[in-house]
Amino acid sequence: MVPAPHDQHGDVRRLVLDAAIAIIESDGAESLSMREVARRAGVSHQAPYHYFGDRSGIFAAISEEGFTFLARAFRDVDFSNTSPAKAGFIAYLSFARNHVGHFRVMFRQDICGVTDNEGTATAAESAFNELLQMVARTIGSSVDPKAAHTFAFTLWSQAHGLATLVIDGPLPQKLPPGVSLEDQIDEVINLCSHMVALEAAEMGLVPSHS
Amino acid sequence: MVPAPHDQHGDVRRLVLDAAIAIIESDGAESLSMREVARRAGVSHQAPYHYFGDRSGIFAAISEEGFTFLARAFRDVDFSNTSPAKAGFIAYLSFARNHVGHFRVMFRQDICGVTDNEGTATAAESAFNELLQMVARTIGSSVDPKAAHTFAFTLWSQAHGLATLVIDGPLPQKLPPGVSLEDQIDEVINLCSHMVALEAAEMGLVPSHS
DNA sequence: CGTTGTACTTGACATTGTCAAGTTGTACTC
DNA sequence: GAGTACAACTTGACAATGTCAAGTACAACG
Repeated sequence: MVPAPHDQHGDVRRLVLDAAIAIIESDGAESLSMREVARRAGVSHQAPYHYFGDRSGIFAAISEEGFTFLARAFRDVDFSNTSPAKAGFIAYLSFARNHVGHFRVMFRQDICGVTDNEGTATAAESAFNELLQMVARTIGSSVDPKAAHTFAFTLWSQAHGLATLVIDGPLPQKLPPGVSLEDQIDEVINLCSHMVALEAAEMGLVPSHS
Repeated sequence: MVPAPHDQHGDVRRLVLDAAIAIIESDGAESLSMREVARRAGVSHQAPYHYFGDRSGIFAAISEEGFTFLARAFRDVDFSNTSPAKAGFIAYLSFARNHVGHFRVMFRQDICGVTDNEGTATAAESAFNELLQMVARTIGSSVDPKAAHTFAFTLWSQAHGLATLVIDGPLPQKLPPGVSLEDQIDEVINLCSHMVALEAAEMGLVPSHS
């Protein structure tokens, strides 16, 4: 095969990564083949190994990038128009839907191991810290850290469950007649946010909002 | 290879299925190899194909069994000591943890396609109906079906998110110091249940409970 | 000029999913 | 009871995959 001319350094790594993300997005993580990735990137079947070591290395790199994106998405949330919780739910879900390839990999300990890879671990850490800040906006920053953690896990669970059921799960197939997926998602997010607001109000820390 | 003597009809199908579930439980769904399954079941590498057609057929069968178990778990919930929502959360999570192999497959449209397989689809349907009944216990049966659906999806999202974050996700690695996984799970479930109870109470349909 | 390192490539091997074509036993008809 | 049909497998083959090993080309440095 004629080696393709690469404009700049690091080009191949990006090409490989993007090809992998595209494959995962369209066919799922199990369908990712190193050789197909290499083919799409226009390189030899061993080039990806040079950058990522092995198959799980590619997943780890995608995961790291995903957590970086997620942290940024949290950081860029505009809280001016809605409650922090609702804004967070919306941000999480649109992150997941806009980066399906990343999302499908990030939370899969079995294929990428967040803890195995240093970069992935710190990226995940910073995303989680952004989440904790969002929690502080919701229930105040004076509650004890354990309670804040529980609140964070709860919000995360809610958002994560919705996202996975929408993206890979059977939720889109189980819509009640006459309800669009988008409407259903909106309603679930509204209900979740409302529950969170009630809880926060009961904790006496935030005036009932939204 | 000497063919193993099988006691009764249908033996092999069960052996194959159990071997597959065990592999998925320990190594994840992507690590499932038809040949390894056959090897563990003590049959030729093509025997599984006789029963399941292809790799996705085995996932569909596991998924079907999983939804059947889930429906039964919902049906057997004891509502006498806790709120319906909390009992449901607990049931969902213990189902997921006791049947990790099934759980890892059931909600993965990409590898088994709930809608593709008739048996899987009806099993999933009956599990969802049990969920709707649980919702009726929580918010009453007089609310309009769309709202009930939204409530069901919301509860499902919450429980599902927690389960996936616990089983495959990074939650066990992110516990605050001095808190055990079990305690953390309990607290998240309590918080979720409490939010649901507040919501139900506000809907004016159920006296504030738990 | 020689060495070292990076960024790849080609080649090889065991393993995989799956198609095709047997083989064996049981059931059921004629 | 011979013949046929079908279920429940088996063995064999093939292309494709992940990955190890061993090149090759080329820049930077001494």
